[in-house]
Amino acid sequence: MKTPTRKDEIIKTAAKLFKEKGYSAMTMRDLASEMGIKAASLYNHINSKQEILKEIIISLAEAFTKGLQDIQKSNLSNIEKLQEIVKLHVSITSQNTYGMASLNNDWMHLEDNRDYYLQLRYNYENEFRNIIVQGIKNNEIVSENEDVMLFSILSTLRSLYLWIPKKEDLDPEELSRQLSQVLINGINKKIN
Amino acid sequence: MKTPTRKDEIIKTAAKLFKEKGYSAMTMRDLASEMGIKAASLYNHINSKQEILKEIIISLAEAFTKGLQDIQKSNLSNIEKLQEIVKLHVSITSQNTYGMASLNNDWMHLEDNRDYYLQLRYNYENEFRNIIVQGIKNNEIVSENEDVMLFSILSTLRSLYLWIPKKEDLDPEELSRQLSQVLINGINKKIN
DNA sequence: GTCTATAAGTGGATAGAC
DNA sequence: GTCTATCCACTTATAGAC
Repeated sequence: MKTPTRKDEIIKTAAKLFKEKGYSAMTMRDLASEMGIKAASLYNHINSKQEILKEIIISLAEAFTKGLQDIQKSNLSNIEKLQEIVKLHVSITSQNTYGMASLNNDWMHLEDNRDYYLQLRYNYENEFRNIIVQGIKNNEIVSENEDVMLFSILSTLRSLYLWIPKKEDLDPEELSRQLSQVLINGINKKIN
Repeated sequence: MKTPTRKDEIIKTAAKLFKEKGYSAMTMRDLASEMGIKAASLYNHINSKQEILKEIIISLAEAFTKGLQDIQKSNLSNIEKLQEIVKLHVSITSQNTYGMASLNNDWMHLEDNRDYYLQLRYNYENEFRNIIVQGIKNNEIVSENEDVMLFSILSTLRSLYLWIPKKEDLDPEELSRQLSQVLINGINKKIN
């Protein structure tokens, strides 16, 4: 836990404002004002507004890629892998709800790193889909359309940043358990 | 089916660009260029950029409110009501994927109508939660945390606009059935 | 590390001709 | 209904003093 640099503080504050207004609507004056300094002073620590966005998004995207790779290396069943993916999203999102807003909503404003981000996201979705496909083959998962299942689970996990801040009383372990229960076993009482 | 006015065409084109770049990043010059005219000419048909956003978002928010009220008036079981809500989202989103992007991502840029929008959304979520709570009481729905179930289903439905355009081959009826299956019954094969 | 001053460009919107 | 010309507030970013 090294003490955060001024640059770290700027990025953290920017992420908060990006969540509230989006990348384009947040001005460097807004950011400076929130930091208690003038806009020009920001440039002693960062090179551009674009650099801030890149730092926020790429570090998160790489964390998800790394997390999924670790899960793939395990010997878990496919259902258990999905449970680990839920934990991964809850964990990363709990630590950085502001940054997750940018990852979801502002990636299209990336300039130099847009293609790299899209590649990471594309690969992530493919790895995720593979787990579902293998689960179907293995008779662990119902044989519905795999894209509908992928989309459904991933949409919920990607939206966590909107919801976690409102539930500060809930600990990540318990939230992960409940989410896995709902996403994997459904809400229908029927036979259970 | 009345023929669309020039104003309708402008709003439709704006919604498309709002989806690509967001409200703040889309300029009136972008919009005019996409329409094949000059920016100044837009103002012969609309009063402001803000008015365009309001028309897109408020009409959609009111359509959801109306749709849910109709479902509430029915004598369906709570599980069946959830299935109808899935159909409602698939139906509205299929007809206006561009507008749904603004509803989800640009509502914070509403000026005069922001509070009205938030009220509609708040009421919608409460009605939705009530159906889940009644379902739990009636032994139709598992007794997990109702907010986790609400959040999970609603996140998926609100993200449909990102996904429906990529699946033009799938008809709304079939998509609704598959979504209901996944969201309500889960993906776990277990006892089934 | 923060400031003032300012450059250089872009934004939404209006006036008035055709 | 669309155009050209224009207003002016606001944007990111830099230069140089303290």
